[in-house]
Amino acid sequence: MSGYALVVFSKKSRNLIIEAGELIGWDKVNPDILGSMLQAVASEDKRSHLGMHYTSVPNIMKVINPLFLDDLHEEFEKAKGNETKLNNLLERMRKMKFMDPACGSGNFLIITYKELRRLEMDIFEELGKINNSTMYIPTIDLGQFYGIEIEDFAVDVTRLSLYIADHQMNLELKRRYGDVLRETLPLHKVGDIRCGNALRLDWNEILPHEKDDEVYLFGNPPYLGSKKQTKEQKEDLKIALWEEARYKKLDYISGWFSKGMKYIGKTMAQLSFVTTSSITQGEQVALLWPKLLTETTIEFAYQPFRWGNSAKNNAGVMVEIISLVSKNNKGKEKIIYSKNYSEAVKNISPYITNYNNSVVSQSKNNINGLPKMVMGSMPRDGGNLILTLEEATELINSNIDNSILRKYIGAEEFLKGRKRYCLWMNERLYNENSWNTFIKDRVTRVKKYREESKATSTQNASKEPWAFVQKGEYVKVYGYDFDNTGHTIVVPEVSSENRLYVPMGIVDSSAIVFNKAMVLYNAPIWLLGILQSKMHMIWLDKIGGRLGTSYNYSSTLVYNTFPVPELSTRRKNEIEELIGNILDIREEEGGTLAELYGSPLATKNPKPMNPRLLEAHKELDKVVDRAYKSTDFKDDNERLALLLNMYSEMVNKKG
DNA sequence: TATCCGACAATGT
DNA sequence: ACATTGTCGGATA
Repeated sequence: MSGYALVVFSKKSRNLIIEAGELIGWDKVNPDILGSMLQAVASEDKRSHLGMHYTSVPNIMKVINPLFLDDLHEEFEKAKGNETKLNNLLERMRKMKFMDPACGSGNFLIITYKELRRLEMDIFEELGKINNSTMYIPTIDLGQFYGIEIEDFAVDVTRLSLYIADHQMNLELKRRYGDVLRETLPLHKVGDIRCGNALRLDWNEILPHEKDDEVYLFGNPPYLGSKKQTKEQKEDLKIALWEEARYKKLDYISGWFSKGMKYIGKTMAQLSFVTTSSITQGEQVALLWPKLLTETTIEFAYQPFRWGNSAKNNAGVMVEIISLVSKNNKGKEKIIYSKNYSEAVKNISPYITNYNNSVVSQSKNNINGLPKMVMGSMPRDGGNLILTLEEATELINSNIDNSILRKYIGAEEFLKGRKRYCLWMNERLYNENSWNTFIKDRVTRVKKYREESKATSTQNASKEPWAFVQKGEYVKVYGYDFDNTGHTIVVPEVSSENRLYVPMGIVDSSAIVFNKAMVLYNAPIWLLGILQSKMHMIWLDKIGGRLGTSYNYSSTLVYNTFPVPELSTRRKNEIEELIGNILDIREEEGGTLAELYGSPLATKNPKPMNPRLLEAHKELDKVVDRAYKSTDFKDDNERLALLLNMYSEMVNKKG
């Protein structure tokens, strides 16, 4: 078949494919493996700026099973023994169309094609039982399969892989029926596999469809965080999204969801994409979903799981699967899938939970008027203002002004007891201490580092290399003089989701908390009690952003939006006493916070939380719960529902 | 001036 | 090999 088929391909792919085909034997060529192999060649070529990520067959099945395959199999089961129904099913399958608008080397299309051909064979087998014939009329055709792909090489691979899949299925047909033969040659026409930028092409032009056509879009479009996109990619998003969209904040894949939404419109078409989980977490939720959900609704979703395929270096990302249908297509139940179970629900929220479509937007100020929470101070120093314990000890022995040497607290220092120090100086303090060659050398290096930075704000800060770029609120509150009379409430920004409570606490005011933790300077202690409560943990869990699976605490999204009821002085005192008790127990029991809180929710190696500490937390939870509701909560869902209600009431009140 | 985020990235078992 | 878990500073508003 090679000489005939390969005319349509570029010389490079042709050679590769002939080589592979001859080597393995054409009838044994597995398009999945071939595709993955060719992709590897493509990425080594560095032709792809986004990298290509081959989707594993189990993950493809997670997308296409609930999208259409389960339904077809169900209809087949019902049609067994009934010739008319079986023929109707074939008729339905003949009309279905599929498009992968980021098809890569075509894995989704190939798997779909093969699954449909197998079902087709099953149907003919059933028909044979009824009318005793071995008649075979081809139903599924390559012309039903469409794709868009930016790499010309991958487009070739897709087309070729579809031919190979066709050939394979023809052989399988022959094995099953013997005397029935479907010829691979002459080659059947494949649907439009278009080489181009999916975010700028008109999908309707590639695969036009009528309102009632059964059309499915699927695939694994590229993900790229807003800060990693090129100018051109941002322009792609601007075009693919809608007019008022905050496109500079959204992940690259949001463009596919937007184009998908527009394509679906009020038609029967349905889409299902594998996506980075970040579009359903944190700040992106309120920017993307209210718009998407004006036209469409989430039909089913697969909760976040770790990306994986057979490739050597797996992408480090959490993905989920989201399916959209037109809002007009009501009636069917929605299903949330996860690794171990599936749940039928009335609605799937933009956070991929069983809830309504309300979203929480970032807020600059706290909606309850609570004290301002800010990010810690950011050095942007290339590590040069930061000192290890050894370096700090050496410096202390060298007669410098010890007030410029501060404890340096981030999440790891706070949670795991890592010990680091930093130089905390203004111009005067630097001049007084620059006789010390160590200090002078470090500051010189900071200057160099900042001058070489890409970011203009960092470059500007090279004029003051002795200080952090962002000193934050700390300088406003404490200045540069050593002072440990105040207290700082510390909330680690990134921390494990496997703990029952994110450990938060207090450090004295001489310590510099850096930008891996959020801080409240000199805030009342009862506020720490509120933040440590189960109520707040649930808010963080559902509303906050994530780094992978871990929590990513943010002030604008989690703290400023957290609804807190009116608290009586008596209640505040009670909370203050209970959080004080927790702080005491931490001290008495000893060990780091990571050790004390363990990781009871980890799947593989769970470690228990200190039982005494757990008891104390439960006592605090009870009292905080009571401030929200006079009777016990049934479960966490009830807690969340109450919080979201309070949130929307507060937002409405403020207009 | 003040972040949220990362087809992550380093560490642990 | 795979599970756990949080640095660092850019790009944006």
